[in-house]
Amino acid sequence: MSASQIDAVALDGVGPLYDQIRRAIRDLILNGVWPPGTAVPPEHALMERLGASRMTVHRALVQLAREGLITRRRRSGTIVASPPASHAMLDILSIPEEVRGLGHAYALTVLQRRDGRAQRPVVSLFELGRAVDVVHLSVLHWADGVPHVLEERVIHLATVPAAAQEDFSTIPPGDWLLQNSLWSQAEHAISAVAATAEQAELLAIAEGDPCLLVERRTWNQGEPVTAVRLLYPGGRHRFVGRFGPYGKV
Amino acid sequence: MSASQIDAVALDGVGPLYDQIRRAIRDLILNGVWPPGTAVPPEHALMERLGASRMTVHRALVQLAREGLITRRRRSGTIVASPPASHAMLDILSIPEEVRGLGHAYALTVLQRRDGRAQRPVVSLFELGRAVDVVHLSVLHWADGVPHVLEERVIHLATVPAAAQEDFSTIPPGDWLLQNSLWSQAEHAISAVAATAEQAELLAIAEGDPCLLVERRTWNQGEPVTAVRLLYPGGRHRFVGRFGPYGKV
DNA sequence: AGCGTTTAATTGCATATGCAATTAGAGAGG
DNA sequence: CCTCTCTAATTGCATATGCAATTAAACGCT
Repeated sequence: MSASQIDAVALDGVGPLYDQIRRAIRDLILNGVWPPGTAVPPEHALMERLGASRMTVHRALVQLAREGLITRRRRSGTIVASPPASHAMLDILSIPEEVRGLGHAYALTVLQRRDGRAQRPVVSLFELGRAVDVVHLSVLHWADGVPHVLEERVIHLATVPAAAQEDFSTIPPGDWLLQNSLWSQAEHAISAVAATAEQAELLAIAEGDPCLLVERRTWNQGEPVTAVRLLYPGGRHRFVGRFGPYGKV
Repeated sequence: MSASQIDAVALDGVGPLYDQIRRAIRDLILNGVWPPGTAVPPEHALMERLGASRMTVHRALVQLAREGLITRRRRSGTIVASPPASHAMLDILSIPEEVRGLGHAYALTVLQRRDGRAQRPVVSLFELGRAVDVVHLSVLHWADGVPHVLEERVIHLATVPAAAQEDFSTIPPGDWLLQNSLWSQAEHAISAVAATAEQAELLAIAEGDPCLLVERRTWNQGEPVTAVRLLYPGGRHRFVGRFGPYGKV
């Protein structure tokens, strides 16, 4: 933990002290100032830096740990946690993991790739005012030789320039992005659509068959990162989640 | 708070004291022993009852408040919170609220009702070994005179006997159940299906059109409460949610 | 170098204390 | 009866203290 890192913790004077500390550290993590794996200063260091008692600092850190943002171990200290790769039904998830979790062998095919200026539909997708450079991919994911899901993806090169050098022949774009980009906000939408003739052929279903369409857009600090449409054959897939009255179980 | 209520708080000796207290009270709430609105004993009373310091009791209660299970107010005390009626995308939700939230007028039609022994498909739906008494309903929900969603529902009479006396002509079964039943666990599944001829006619779409099918099963303490299938015309509906890397935003 | 032992850094937990903020309800006064 | 004031019950917050548990790293021994 360098001096610059601990100096980044700044209180805003609003609300209870423990909550100021909690929010200060939370914001450093959420804004990527302290990326996953970063060592959080030990309690007594924060104590001195912030002029608070150890118990107050402790309270803030315990709460952050409960929220999953940090991991704490006695003696080793506190580090920024890695965001869980996949949550429940609708969070960011890895398609290879999803397929392997079902007990199938995973494979992928890059059907098409176009780099360059985004076309009009992509511009409106991200609600941009102008055309920008993107990578535009179509990928088919297979489970035991059966088409599993058809992915159409756009990656915003201004925020993820490294995407231009990656060919995505072994790692799908979703997984690659989890390792090579940061995101702070995402939006999902689920709907049901009929497969077009082209889609139906790729997914080995009939034209017009119902499909589950998952659309996801991701931003980092307000800048677009990626957008994806995942088309699942309706007959083969369902998303399941379990809940209790007060939230996820 | 009667003596019997405070005596219900029992520690199990496992793990930290504050967490024993937290779990003891949480379980009383989740098991319906302390229904929503019940006064939780004040910190002093729990202190004496449990032989813990006030700060330790406080810590447990603050955490429960953060989890949304209780509501605390100075001087007034602590009461068991009402479970939120609807969460995000996939939690239990009220269809009238959903429709009105979109700015439409809500109406419902009970298409069919059958009370009595559950048919075989219902038995397997709940994974029961035998036929049981149920209410079986088909309800169509309207938004501004346009079919919004088709609901098929089964209510388990052994756990919700009052359902036999309710005609569901003004309040939809989902909303009625939120007020007249307890549930401790639910399972959702989302898939895409093609509308059958009958469904298509009711929803004013074409046969074979893609629909979003939401299936939900609900239990209380392991006993089935209700199961429902909600069929949304695919072209008209999408479920949207927003997330950050560490969870819902 | 390799291996066991000790040390000490760090978090986890519980208690005690004191004061502040909120406000339901009691009491005073009309 | 009504209204205002005051009291006190209850939670909220912060600090100080002490000890326990974990374990990385230093140390010492062969």
